[in-house]
Amino acid sequence: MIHGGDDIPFFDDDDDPARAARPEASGSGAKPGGLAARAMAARRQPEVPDYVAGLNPEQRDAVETTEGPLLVLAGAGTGKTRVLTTRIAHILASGRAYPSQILAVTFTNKAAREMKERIGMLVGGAVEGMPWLGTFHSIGVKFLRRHAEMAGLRSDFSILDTDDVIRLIKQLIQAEGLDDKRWPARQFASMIDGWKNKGLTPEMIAEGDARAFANGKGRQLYQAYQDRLKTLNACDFGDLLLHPIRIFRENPDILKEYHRRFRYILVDEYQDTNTAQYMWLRLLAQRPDGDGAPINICCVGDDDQSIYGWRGAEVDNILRFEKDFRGARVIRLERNYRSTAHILGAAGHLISHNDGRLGKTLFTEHSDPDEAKVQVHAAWDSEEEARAVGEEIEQAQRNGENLNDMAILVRASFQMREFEDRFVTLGLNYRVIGGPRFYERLEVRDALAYFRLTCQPADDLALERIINTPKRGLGDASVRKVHDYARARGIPMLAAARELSETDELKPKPRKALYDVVTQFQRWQELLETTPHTELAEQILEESGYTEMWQNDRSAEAPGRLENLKELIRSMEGFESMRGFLEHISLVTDTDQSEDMDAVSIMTLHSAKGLEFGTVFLPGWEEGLFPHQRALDESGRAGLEEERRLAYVGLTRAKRNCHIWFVANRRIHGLWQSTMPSRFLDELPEDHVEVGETDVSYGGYGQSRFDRSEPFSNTYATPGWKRAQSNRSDATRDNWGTRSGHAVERIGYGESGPKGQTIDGELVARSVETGSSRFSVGDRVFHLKFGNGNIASIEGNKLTIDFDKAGQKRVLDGFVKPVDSP
DNA sequence: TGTGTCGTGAGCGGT
DNA sequence: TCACGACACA
Repeated sequence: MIHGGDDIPFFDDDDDPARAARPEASGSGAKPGGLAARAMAARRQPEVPDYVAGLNPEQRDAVETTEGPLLVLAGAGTGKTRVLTTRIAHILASGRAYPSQILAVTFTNKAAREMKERIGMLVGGAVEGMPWLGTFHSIGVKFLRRHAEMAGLRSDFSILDTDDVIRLIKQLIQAEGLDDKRWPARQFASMIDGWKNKGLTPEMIAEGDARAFANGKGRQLYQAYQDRLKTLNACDFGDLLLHPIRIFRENPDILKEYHRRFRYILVDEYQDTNTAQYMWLRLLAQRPDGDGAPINICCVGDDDQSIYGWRGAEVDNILRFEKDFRGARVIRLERNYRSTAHILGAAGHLISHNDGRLGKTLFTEHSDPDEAKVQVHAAWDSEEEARAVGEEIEQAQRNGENLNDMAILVRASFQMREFEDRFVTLGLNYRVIGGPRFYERLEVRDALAYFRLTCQPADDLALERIINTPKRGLGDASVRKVHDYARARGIPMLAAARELSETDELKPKPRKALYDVVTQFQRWQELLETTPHTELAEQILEESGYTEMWQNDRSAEAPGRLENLKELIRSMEGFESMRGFLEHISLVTDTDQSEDMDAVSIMTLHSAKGLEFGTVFLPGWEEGLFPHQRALDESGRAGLEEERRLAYVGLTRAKRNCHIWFVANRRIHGLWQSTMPSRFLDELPEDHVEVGETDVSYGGYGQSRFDRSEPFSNTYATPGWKRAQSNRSDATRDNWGTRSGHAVERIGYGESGPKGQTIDGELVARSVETGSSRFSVGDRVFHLKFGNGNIASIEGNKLTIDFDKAGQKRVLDGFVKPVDSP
């Protein structure tokens, strides 16, 4: 029997199905008015419960198919969350399980929060009784705190974030006597992350991988890292899944307890699961032979929206579901409640170019002849693109649309800047989603380090972070001494500092400083049990001189930092203890943006997943940017398909209007480069797309697009489209022409030039550029954007040109043509 | 301990 | 081009 702590409010010991089926008789402590009680009350109503009544037949099927493995393929905007939450409500209300017998996992805290709220709304009341609804990681922590000793940890272990991990690895690399520039800690951190995503411990990694890093010391270094974590009584994110997996494997009795506990398992966004998460789920879902009980696992996801392969997600998990779970049912939700038929038609046709899909076709029952088609626009360069989008937005605003209901979804974050600049000029409100995060700010991390060390005296990383912040005269030399002393004796640095401050190994000044800081931490640790945690937090920042440090700081950021510290303390109020708070923030990195202001959202396509907007702008549909060249280079065909799914995600965010843009010239890494329209544009069906004619003016001179008489034409035969097409054919000559867009071009992107390799193995490519010696200084050349000019200098294939009108620019030599000298 | 200079690298980023 | 980190130096 698993004895949870106080975190399981009720029914913790009630694992008997018979009792579960008639909880009224169980006499266990269902609180009157609690979730379970309400749910049970709902169960007694004979007719179709309200919560099922509003569902369409497929949704209802997904809700009511409670027994056995079930895959719900839920397309964009088909009511996925509704199905998940209603399903849980149904399981509860029909008395099939108690809240504590349902394991429901999501990827993000946001999704978990939303689910809790919505279940609460369905069954009426807070969902305190769902202790096992959370992210993979938060549930992993819960397992691990219970069985920490099985992983060689104490139950108060710390959870390190990426920054801590990199600092730690850097120390290890240096300790190995390796050059930390040749072997960057960041790179090794991401290698470890990759291994952990695949569920690989040091002894399991491939020989080649082990050799690839640190002069063949990869495995040794990974092992050293794990050992170090253990002495620090700490875990990284990967361990939160890996430790439980190992514990379950090595202790069948423990696993069995969880098998008995969890009657129903639900997984959200299954297409995003990585191998480790998959193993974790398999262990929990797969009861041992002979048990006979069905595996009640329900995974919800959409293979077409799998966009996190680069983070370790295995689309294959969802594609394989029916094989993995014998007798699995698959229910498709294809009835879309979000977008117009044109948007769905465009998105559906685009995604049909992918192989390896489970296959779904979204449709809507609400179609209106007035609905706008998806609009494709061309612009001369990114500046004009931003200007034109700004105008569209202002126009929509004049038509009564809310800025809150509009979004610009970019492929890469550098694209955002141009829009921001433009909107600042226009005085148009905007918000950037997914910028620097609250908990990653310097001052917040410093403050957290103080709190961490108070709660967990073995947290050396926290100590190293703040031992000399504010300045106490404890420089590198002193810290090194503490470090070495601690390592030599195998004790935490704080303890080492205490001992050192009592010897005369240090000079009087640092010794006194060390003594003072150690004594302070000792006091705070004692206060931990008696003082309210927000008060203590304030006291720590006050007494340590940390607040004062920023008060004395005259820099522009200082007031904001003090404000953030206040905000941090305020945010602690909702938690029971400092430990509870630390646990929360170590797992939560998202901060909700306020929606007080009416503003256009600017974000990446990745962060747009799950959101919807009335009008969506999708700029930058050019080869090299979208699909991104690196995705193609690194992952070939699979990379292209993931990019296409990303395009699909972008399109399906739109409810009513969707505007796609591509430009003829884009500045990348400071160099102007000609670009070709994205192959994805060719993959949009004509029936659902309109090509807008945009005036492509030279560098912003000449007419504006307001001068256009006919804004849109119904065909691909508009001048803008033709021009785009001819750009493409010029660039690729006879190599282009596969309508399905399988040829890869590297033209005008990156400096690598043609590599003669494609994602299909077809030969590609040639580049417009033909080597670096075609020109010489002084040559007269013509550039499409800047006009005529003379070459001032040449650096490889980069030319610095003094243009007659545009001034000096640096461009790639592929984009200029020689002109006969006058 | 802070500041200037050089070099490098530049896709998406949750837990 | 630009932004960040690492280093040298005062």
